[in-house]
Amino acid sequence: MAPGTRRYDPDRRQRIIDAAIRVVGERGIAGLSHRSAAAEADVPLGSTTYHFKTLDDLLVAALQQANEGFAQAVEGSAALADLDREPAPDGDGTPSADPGADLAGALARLLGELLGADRGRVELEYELYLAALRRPALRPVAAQWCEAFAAALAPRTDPVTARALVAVMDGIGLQVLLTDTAYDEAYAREVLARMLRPSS
Amino acid sequence: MAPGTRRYDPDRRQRIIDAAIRVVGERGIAGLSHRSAAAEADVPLGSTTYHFKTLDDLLVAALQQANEGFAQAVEGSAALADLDREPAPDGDGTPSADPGADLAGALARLLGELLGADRGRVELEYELYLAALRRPALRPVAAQWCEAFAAALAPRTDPVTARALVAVMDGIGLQVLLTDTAYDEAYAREVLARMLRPSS
Amino acid sequence: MAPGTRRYDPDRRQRIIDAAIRVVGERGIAGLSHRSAAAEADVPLGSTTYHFKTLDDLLVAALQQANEGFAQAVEGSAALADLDREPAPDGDGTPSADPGADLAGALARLLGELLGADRGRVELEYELYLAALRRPALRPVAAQWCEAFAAALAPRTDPVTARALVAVMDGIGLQVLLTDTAYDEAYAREVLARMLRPSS
Amino acid sequence: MAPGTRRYDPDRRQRIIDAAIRVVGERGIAGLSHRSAAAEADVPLGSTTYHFKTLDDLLVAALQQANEGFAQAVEGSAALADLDREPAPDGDGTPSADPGADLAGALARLLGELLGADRGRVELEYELYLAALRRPALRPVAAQWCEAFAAALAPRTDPVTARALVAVMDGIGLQVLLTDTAYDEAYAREVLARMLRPSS
DNA sequence: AATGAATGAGCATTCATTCAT
DNA sequence: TATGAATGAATGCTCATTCAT
Repeated sequence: MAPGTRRYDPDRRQRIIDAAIRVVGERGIAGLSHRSAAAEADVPLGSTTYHFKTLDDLLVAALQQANEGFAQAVEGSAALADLDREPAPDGDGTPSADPGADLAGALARLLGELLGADRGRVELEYELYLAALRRPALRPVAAQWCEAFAAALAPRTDPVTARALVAVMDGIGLQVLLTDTAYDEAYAREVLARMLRPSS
Repeated sequence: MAPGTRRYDPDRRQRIIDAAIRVVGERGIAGLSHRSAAAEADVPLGSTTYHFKTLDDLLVAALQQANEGFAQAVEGSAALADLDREPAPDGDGTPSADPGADLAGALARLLGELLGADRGRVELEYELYLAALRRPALRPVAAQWCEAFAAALAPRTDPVTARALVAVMDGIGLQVLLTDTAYDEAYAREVLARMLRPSS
Repeated sequence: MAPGTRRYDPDRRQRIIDAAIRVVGERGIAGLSHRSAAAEADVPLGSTTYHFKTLDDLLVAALQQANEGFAQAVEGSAALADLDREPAPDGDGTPSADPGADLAGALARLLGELLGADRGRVELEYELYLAALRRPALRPVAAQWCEAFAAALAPRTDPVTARALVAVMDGIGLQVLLTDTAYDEAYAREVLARMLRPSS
Repeated sequence: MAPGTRRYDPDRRQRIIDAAIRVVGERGIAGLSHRSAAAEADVPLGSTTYHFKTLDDLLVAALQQANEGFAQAVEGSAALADLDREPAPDGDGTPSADPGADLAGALARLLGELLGADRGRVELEYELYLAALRRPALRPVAAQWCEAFAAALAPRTDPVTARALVAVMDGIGLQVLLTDTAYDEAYAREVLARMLRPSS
């Protein structure tokens, strides 16, 4: 960037967010700084502090955007789409023998897609999500993520179960990421299926 | 501490680790530095770099020890102990109607204890996860914790279910911590109970 | 303030000055910036740089105005007003035994009022002194304040004594502010009274 | 300074203080920063933050040292020394007609010396002194200055008067510095003399 | 006339690590 | 063996000021 030049750069703000997400993806949240974001976005340092008063502001913006991307990935997932296309109850009125099992299978497939797609991507999402542990500013965004996901599942079961499914998927995903274990879709399907049966 | 005095302090190394755990518990991993640990342990800065050549050395030592402490807390938990003391099948030969429900209740209580006891403590544990996400060096520690927990549960169910229980507990705990929601023991009990019924 | 709206705000300049005075009162001269003034006045940053090309322009304007306010406070002070309303020489023609004592009392009360009224306000006045020490541009303002005060006192004594009274009041006020000592009105009265007696 | 070399430099701490005093003398307190002090002392930036955790610490150290220098100047002043050498009360028991006048003269001379000696020096002292207005950390040092000065005068009068004398000298000095007026020793002598006569 | 955006300089502070003692 | 001192890098952040709109 030529020094002294002032660039006309509308969506610079957006580009800084994108850069921040890239930095977090590559170096982790600990690697995100005004400076690293500025360098990645090829903007002067002052530009990042101008658009994001504090680093937390930038982090929140990044998490929010990552969230949206994730939500879209969920909504657009082939796995869930298949469910909807599922053959309607057959003529004789009997619903498919075990509709829960189908949802379990679909979610297991979805989880597999998410985990398998792009390791960096999923790590980024978990990291931003987990960062809320220590940064209260991120909690609302994390909570919103949970709720959005649960809300997407609720129509196919009940709200309580939906929340539990999210917890299970979070837990399984975490174990896969942290223990360097391959994702076992059958196992996930089984576990999710249990979740879908009332215990009483 | 009087300057210039050299203290006879045989377990200084251990005390530095303890201090580091306290610091991580209070300020997070990002808050751990040679300096913060030295201050917390009331030892000179040089002492921390002497005993732990790099900061990562200290971090790993601290997390390992925290892990052990956590494992002990689990093993020694009143909730699990009660289970063991559980009345044997009664005279008429009928086992308790639903032994799984009892385990679910015990685990729900255990989780409540862990979450309720000391916010800093439990945040510390979860932060171990977060850190392992980005630092492969910590993955073995994280994996070990998962396995230890699962192993503790396995005798009361089967290995696969045990692992699932851990995932569920992780997921629920995470949601509580990240969304500032109060822990709902009844909900957890219900969810865990479902986990304990075979889906077939 | 809705973005994009342009407010019809005729005395914005004045409002920025007022805000600047408030900022200096609360945070000191060092705390005055285009930004802090803009925030306090609830105007956009650009507005402050538009009305005051440099920060010094704003500072001088603010201090000048503060000075005027202070002068008015002195002139309108109940303490001095009482003096004027002072009962005329009593019937027997003897003036009050010691008119100087009365002036001393009035000034002591005035000083008490000034010091007690608003810490921020009085700190602001003294900070003008501090600043003038290093910024010759402010000296005239400081000098003007001294002279205005002395001029207000001169009619009740003589010019030389008036100047001395100002010095004494400055010195006492300074000690109160700098040493966190409570203002002792009786002490001030005594000291001022001595000032009012010719030494010869 | 050759990079990479580590200098053995005992009294570096002291040299930083000296440099800070020089910086304040030249550029005012506002011009003092870790960086400016480091540059003036020709030490790396980190060195100033090592020896003085915060900038206030450095400022306090500087003020303290300036104070000491000032106290020495007072104690060693020829003006006060003359007083001590003053002929003892003469044989017939009559003390000198007006001992107060002598003290007043001596103090006026002292003030003249202090003000006249080195403008930068005296500005520095006033600035550090006045800075206590906004920086509570400096208040104790400023208070100590007052007390030390008053204590030095007390033996020659009474404590209350001593304190008043300090106030008067402060006030006069301030006026001289701020209004660009020449110091008028006769005027000061007169004012101080009035201070030395009980008003009753 | 008014202002949002931009930018380079600067600041206090923290830090991991090294080294002389 | 300990440890105080040292140091260069980095960080978050604030700022005065300029400029395009």
